[in-house]
Amino acid sequence: MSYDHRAIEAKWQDRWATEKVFHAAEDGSKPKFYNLCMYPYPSGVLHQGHVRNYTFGDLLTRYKIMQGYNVLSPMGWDSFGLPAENAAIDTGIHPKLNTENQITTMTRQIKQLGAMYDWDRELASHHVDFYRWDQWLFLELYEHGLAYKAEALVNWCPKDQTVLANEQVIDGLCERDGTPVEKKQLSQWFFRITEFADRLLDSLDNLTEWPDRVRTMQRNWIGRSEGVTFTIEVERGGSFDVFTTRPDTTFGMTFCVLAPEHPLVESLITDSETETEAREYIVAAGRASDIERMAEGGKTGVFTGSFAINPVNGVGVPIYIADYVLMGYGTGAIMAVPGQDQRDWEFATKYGIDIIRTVQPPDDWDGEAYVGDGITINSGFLDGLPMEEAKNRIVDWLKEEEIGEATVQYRLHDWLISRQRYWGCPIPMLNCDECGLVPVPREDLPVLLPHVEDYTPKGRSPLAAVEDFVNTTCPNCDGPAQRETDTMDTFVDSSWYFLRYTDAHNDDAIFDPSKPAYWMPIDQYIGGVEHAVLHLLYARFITMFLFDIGLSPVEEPFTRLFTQGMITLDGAKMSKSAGNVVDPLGLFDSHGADALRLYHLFMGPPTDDAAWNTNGVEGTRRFLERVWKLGSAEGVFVVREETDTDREILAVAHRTVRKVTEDIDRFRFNTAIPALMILANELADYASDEPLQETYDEAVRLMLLMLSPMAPHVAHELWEMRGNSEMLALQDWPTWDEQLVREETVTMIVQVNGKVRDRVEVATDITAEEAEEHALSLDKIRGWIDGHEVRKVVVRQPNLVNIVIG
RNA sequence: GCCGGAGUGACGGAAUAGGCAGACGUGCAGCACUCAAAAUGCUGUGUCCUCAGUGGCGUGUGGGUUCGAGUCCCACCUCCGGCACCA
Repeated sequence: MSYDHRAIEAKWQDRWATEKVFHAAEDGSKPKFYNLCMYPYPSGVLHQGHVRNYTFGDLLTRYKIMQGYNVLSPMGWDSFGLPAENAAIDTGIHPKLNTENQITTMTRQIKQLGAMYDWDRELASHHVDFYRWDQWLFLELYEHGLAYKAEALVNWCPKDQTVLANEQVIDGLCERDGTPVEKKQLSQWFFRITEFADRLLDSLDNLTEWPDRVRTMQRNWIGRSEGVTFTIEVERGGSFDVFTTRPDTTFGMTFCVLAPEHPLVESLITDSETETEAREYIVAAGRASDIERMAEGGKTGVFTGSFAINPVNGVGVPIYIADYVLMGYGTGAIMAVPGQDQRDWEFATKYGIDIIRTVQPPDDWDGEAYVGDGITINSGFLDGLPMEEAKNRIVDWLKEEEIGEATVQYRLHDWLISRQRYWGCPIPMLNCDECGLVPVPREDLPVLLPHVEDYTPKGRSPLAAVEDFVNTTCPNCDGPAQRETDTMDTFVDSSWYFLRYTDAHNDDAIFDPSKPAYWMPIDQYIGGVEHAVLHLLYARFITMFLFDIGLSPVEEPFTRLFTQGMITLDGAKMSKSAGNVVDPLGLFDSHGADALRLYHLFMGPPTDDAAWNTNGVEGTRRFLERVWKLGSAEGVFVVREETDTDREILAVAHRTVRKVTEDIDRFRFNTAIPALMILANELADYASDEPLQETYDEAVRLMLLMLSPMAPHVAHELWEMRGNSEMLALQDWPTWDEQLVREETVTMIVQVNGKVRDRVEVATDITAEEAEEHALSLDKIRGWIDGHEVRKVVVRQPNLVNIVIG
């Protein structure tokens, strides 16, 4: 290898850091650009996903600086969370020590990539000067009625004796040991994100620079559904509410279903002939995992022994308990209309319940439930109406009768933020024997996470065992009180950390609003698509809240979102658990960070998953060797008049500038690299045949400027070697000369009946008449058309002429 | 099941306001340099017709629109991702 990547990379990483090239400060004289990669969990090992992410981010940081923007590109650590605690349980290393060691390691590794950040703004969510503002934020939410405590079913691993976060439950099993997860009722803290459901949904329309896929996923996650809620009386007394989006089918209700957890169930089954069976069913349903509930064998349920009265026609219908109705959605009870609902159809056929069609299916309908639009039948005063009109009519009727009204349901639930875990931010609340729930006064913040030595799961937060922590006095009455021992979901940290970067060391406030007023919104946010819903939705919610209380200047934090694809190897996601990891550190050593960066840019569309092939890194290294040779060689130059060849190589360089600029702006790095490769190849050809020094130097200059954000170490070294005293990173991004870029001639293809039969160089400004005449005069073409009738000639000058013959 | 996205050489992938399919890279083969190897450079590399050519075929499958389709339309197949009994 002709250049020593280890020496060059170390040299320039040091120069960039000591000269603070990437230090960001507010500056009204330049347009700002806030460029952010999602902050990582400090696993201690840099993997290819990080490399890809930070390569894209760093490219953009360097590119935007060269374009004259004042760029903020910070880095920090999502350093609270379960892996550290799990590691502590397994290895006995304290989470704090473990985490800080891993941050040290990863910081070094990120610096080895040559990715540059304003490290002065570094933050870590496990630092008290960060998480105290989590607590402050919690209190703000609490005081605005957006944080509340309620009973909820949580995931419980009976083996580990611990609560699991949703993301730790994989297909109904505990991710740690594969134990089937159970549901347990516990008192939990929530953030009232549902209050923002409509805003979060409507505002998605404005996020035009987000991938449609992510917006669609958020829309589905919020799951807004318009319908009707109405009350159904029970024959033996009592009533329950149901939600439906198809009130037009109410005449087709032939049974009702309550979720097993529905509060009315107890009174319905008491003393009924199916009481024993029903009780057994309820117990079994409570124990069953989600997968078991959905398992094959179809829907299950049990008759309560009670009947409900259909309000539209007074008909009594049986009430069932079935676990296909979820307590967590709508009212936990439904009117079942098997004629128009496939789930109800399946249940009805299994239990021999009547089916009444209330929408006329098409003549050729041979399916089961018909869910499409059609004329209403068997429905009294609704007969003959199409679906929408029937809906409107019945809603009016339900309102007149005062038994129902139009309502909206969401699939989005309030955000459960309690974690019965140690390694997180303590929730700043107290339980006073006299006063009940009491928030910790702001002046008493932070509530410090105490040092704990024993994480052995005992079915409650490890903090509950720390008596010094738990026992305190009530700020209201000075009586004895106990601290909340749950910690917060780490998604709380990540829902506002990007605002903290704008004022990372503020000890008096979460941040001074003037700082985000300058930097926000984030112009470009880059990360994995796995965060499409949770993190990106929570961050939007919290930013909206901070906007409402006057702290954030924007409602939407992320103007432009880019989601990168995964790295795969042998068809599987590259991951430690899949055992197919190609360690980037080894490649830094063997091929250099620049070659690895270029490979990540080159390997495929940034949005797509990309299949790893180490030979590809060989390829980009070879390209850099060629660049090195072009940049460092003592050329054999001649003195002569400028010719077309000289002008052409400059034209190629300028066209490359145009192509690379456009490609970077569209995040098409995988086509920008080939353009540079072609330039290097052409330049090598040019150099081998009596080049002019001035022309050659100019082409190399442009090439190095373009490589600066992509392969910064090699580009900087060559730039310096070529006698430039000012650092490459601080140069202006090159522009192209329109005059030079313009092509004088172009290859015109000539087709006969749509097949290419000849190609010919023509002037770019050739007229249609000239093009046609020229095409028809070509020898090859005449051979094809002689003896045939020319029926038509299609001319798209200067690119193509198509001659249609009979 | 529903909603997205994608099917192009041995491989990663280029090419869409419809106009040269396979850029660039990898791999492979041959040649040069070398005692030899590595490195480097050059040449070739979709496929069929034994060689050639003004040749045939070719972008998941089958149709269609068009002078012209990888690109647009219809039907289908396969793969990937998301949601998953949400009433």
